[in-house]
Amino acid sequence: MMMSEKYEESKLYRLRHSAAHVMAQAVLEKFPEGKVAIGPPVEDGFYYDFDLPRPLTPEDLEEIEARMREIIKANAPFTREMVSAEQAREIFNGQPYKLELIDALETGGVDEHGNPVDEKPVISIYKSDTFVDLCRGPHLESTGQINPKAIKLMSVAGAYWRGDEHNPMLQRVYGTAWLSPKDLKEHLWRLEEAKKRDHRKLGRELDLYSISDAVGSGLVLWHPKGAIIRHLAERFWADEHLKHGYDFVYTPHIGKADLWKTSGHLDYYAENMYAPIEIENQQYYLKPMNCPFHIEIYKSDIRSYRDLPMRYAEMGTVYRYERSGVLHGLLRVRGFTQDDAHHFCTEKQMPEEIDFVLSFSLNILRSFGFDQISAYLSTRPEKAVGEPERWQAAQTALEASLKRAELPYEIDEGGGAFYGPKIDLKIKDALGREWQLSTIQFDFNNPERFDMTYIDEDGQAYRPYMVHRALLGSTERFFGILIENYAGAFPVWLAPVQVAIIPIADRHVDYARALATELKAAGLRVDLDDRSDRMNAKIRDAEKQKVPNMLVVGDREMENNQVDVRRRSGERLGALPIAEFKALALEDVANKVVG
RNA sequence: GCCGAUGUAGCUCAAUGGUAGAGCAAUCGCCUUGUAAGUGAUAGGUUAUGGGUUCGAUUCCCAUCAUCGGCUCCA
Repeated sequence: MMMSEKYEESKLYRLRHSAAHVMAQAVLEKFPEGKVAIGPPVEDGFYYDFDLPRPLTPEDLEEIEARMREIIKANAPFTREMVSAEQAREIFNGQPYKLELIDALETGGVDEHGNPVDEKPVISIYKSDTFVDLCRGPHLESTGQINPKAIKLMSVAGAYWRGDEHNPMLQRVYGTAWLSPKDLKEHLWRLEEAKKRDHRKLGRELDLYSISDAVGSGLVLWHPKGAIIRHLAERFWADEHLKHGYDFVYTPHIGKADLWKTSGHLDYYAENMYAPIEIENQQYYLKPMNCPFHIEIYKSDIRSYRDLPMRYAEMGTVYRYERSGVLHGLLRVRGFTQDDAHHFCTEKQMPEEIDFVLSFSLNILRSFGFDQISAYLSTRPEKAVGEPERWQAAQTALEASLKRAELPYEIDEGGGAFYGPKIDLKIKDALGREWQLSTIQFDFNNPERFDMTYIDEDGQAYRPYMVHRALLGSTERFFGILIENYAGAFPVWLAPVQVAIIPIADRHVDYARALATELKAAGLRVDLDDRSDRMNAKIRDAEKQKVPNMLVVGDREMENNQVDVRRRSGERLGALPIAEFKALALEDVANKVVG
């Protein structure tokens, strides 16, 4: 559906906007005393917010959807009218949310959705059938242009008026709308597919991890099969870091209140931190970030320009208080391990250091099978610490690296943190969904706060540049994304079980056992299914567990010292000598083959 | 945290104001099998937790906890 045309100018956008109006009419007919708020198109559909006397039920949605089809059938034209603020107030008398929007429109500076705009907008209304809405448009010519078989109401959820949690909670009805029934069907199929890949479902089915009530919300228990994947990923991660000039450090999980005072966390981040632990009249906090510890290591000695650049890396486990409603499987948790690193360098080294860290990041991401990578460059916000020249130098270096890496990127003007500009890397998964993984951030704040220095050639102390980066983000979140991307069918190098050996009858078990020993000795992770079940059942189980290779062994294989290879794709490689299969499997592992 | 929904066996789900049932999984047999489910039996539950209404609650009500869909938040 993605075309060069801007979404806001597309027919699909107008269609969805119009569908939102049709829905609002249907809802108001059912609840004449209901208040309407706003109803824009969104990705994949539209929504409309209402203030209604009672919560909507799924049955209500069906009824509303049926009524929408009737309104569409009536083929009422959409007509636009310009009105004065006074006229608008009269029309929307009794609709407090609309009146609030009219006031805002009159004052100028925001559009009908409350978003800031430059020019003072004119006030327009759209009418269709019995429904009138304060609306900038555009819309279709008439309701009949909506295909009644290409719309569907999806869900109802709470949403704050104008997105502010201090405002009343409204009921938001989500719908999806498409140009054709086929498009709708495809969209619903994608939703189904996403459901099948949900890491929470697969996490249970493949026995990868769990989250136990007894332990606590947002605290992940890694089961053996999840843990081996994490271990392999971390081992690869560690090897690459050692090869590329990183030093490993290990730091504790708690630190004294003064440390967090110095770093500024207690002033700016306290609401995300766990409550302090008091011991011997000292308060200690669980760490929400690793930086202060790495900085203390830096400061444990006088640093010379000859020592720089320094790269401290750590799989650092941090704890952050997340509000209960935002937790989500592995993707949003309260305790997680960051693949963290801090670079310290001189001004001169800085551009090269950025170049290095970006290309290093890309290599790591690609090794995990993520080839579609794009970037966001976030620049200096209004309120910021650090000298403007440093900001400029850092931004220039970041952008130059992006260009050299030939990465598609967008600039988020003013989107940087107050302490420094950054690059965020996003990957696209197998379903085309985007996930932000890596972040490379300058920090002009902590070097000041901790008074970090290095001695340069001239014998003077200078402030080092500090770059904070995480490539995978957090192991928990990254794991969740990996699960969804591969739908649980991990590349062979990461698969918890790489080979399932399936003897056909009990008399083949000894042969199978010897085979297992041989393959394990070669470094493969092997599971021997010696249950007295039928071969078909064993294959089914191995398939469901997404084991990449299944080796069926019976009389024929025993006779010839062979294995009959079946891939989880269903592909049959037929009977191969053991050595040949072994070489094949090891090659797949070494090449990090996906499939 | 807020709005709404949900919470029954390891998993997926039934059922009822009179103390719960299936399929899969598990366990024990029988079968000895050629590329996605052979077959029989057994065991498994303080119906999330705590209160309340009732002669009686798993069912109705309240609170708490957790999960799900959103909102807000996500250095």
